[in-house]
Amino acid sequence: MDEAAPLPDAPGPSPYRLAAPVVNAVVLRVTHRLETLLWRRSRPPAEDCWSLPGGFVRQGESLEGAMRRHLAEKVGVTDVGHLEQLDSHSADTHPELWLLDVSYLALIPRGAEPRLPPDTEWHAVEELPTVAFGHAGAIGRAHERLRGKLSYSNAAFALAPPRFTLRELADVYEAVFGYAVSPTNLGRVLGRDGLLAPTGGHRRAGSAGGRPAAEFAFTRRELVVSRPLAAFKPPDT
Amino acid sequence: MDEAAPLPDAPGPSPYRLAAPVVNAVVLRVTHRLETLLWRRSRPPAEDCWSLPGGFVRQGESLEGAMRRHLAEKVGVTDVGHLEQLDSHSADTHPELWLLDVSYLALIPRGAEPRLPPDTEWHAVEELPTVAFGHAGAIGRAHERLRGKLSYSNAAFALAPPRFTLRELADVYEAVFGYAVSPTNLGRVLGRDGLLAPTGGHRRAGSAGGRPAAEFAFTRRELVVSRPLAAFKPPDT
DNA sequence: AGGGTTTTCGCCTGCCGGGCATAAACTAGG
DNA sequence: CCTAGTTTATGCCCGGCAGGCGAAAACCCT
Repeated sequence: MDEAAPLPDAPGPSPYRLAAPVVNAVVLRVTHRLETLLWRRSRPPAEDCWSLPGGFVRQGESLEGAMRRHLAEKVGVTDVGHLEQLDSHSADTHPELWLLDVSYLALIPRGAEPRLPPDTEWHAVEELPTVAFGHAGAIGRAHERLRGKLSYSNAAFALAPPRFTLRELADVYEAVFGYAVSPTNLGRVLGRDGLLAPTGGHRRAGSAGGRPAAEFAFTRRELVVSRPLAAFKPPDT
Repeated sequence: MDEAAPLPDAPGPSPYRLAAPVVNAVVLRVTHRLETLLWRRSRPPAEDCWSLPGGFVRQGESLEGAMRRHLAEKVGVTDVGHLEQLDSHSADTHPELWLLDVSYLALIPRGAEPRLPPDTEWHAVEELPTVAFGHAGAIGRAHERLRGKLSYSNAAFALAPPRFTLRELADVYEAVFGYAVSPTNLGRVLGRDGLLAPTGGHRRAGSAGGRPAAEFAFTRRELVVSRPLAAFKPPDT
């Protein structure tokens, strides 16, 4: 990540042309549904179409640094719960400029309400408008990846608020998976792996009554995978 | 992957400099141990050091295409069981040439013996020589990733020969994990998920005798993840 | 005080990973 | 042919975990 790369044998004048590095992100958050951040283009190409937020990488800048800069400068997103590289691909669609596109997945915690500029909006992942540059495929892959991560890691820490009830956490899972998830089992599974712990606090009951819910929080705010290693575990355990 | 990327708002003369896209691969295979392919550099920089095989990307070429081309042209590797992108990073260590380095993980099936040029060699992952450009870190991350994939997918199809006994398959796992794996349980787990099936054939016993082992093969030769979805499964199942 | 609502706790069940003992199948040597 | 040794396959059993269900707890409103 912070290491040097190999230099070519004979860079010189080089028969190879150069590319402009570009980053862009599938930014996901959960409200009552799963939403992604789209940016309405006001200039050609693809004028008046939607696309993923992103932009050029400056020399001397790390790719992740460039991604965070664009999220902060262009769409006002500073509170990123988790940022992860998806894939890179070469895009030579424009004859004058060869682009090398590195895409990211960014997860925004609930409760962080970035002040969006007027040309960016949240859109439900299930009802996307027409998006340019084949970005719809990237959003689909990001959604699929998120589903996987939620089922074998504590990735939900990056989508949930800092403290939450089991019901609220289950709502996050339901928005991503698209079907009902039991708050009871969710708490048991995550708790057994030591990823989730009660804070001791309680919420006041809603206007309809009901027992006050206990407040929980994730024990770690970085990604921890717990499940897959169970398949063939080391002998000492 | 094959889609277009966003074009900048104002490419023009552009205050942004351009980078040379480079690909390189952590090529892994299993003999009696886990090995990776290294390339001895004969020219500066890092002369007489080892590094990962790879090279420049041509314009109009996909990243994966460039990776396969370099594996075939430079190190004679054409039989790649699985090829997957790891991560990309910007490397501006050289003042005259800004590199954008995309690294891959390549798995070579047992039995495929590429004809290596004299400047490339297999090295045990546990006893690496001095490698340049921080590539040692990339090899470590690739190894870690492979461990994860073996435990929740059929990724071993890309390391094992087309047909094999359970003992031989367990040897592959042991070389990657570093500890003993039971052939019996391995066959049961992979068989239950429908990833592994007996071919009906049998091997002749070795010179020391023993019951002839049944021959197995993977049912699919592309990556299938079976385990993680068990955590919170869809309601209809 | 009582009915309605939401959360929490406890019990039960079925499945799966995984260890172990036993049976099966073969080689080599006498 | 028979036996000892070696390797693989099969069946059984145990513990743990996901997950469903019902009962109890705790609260609101009337």
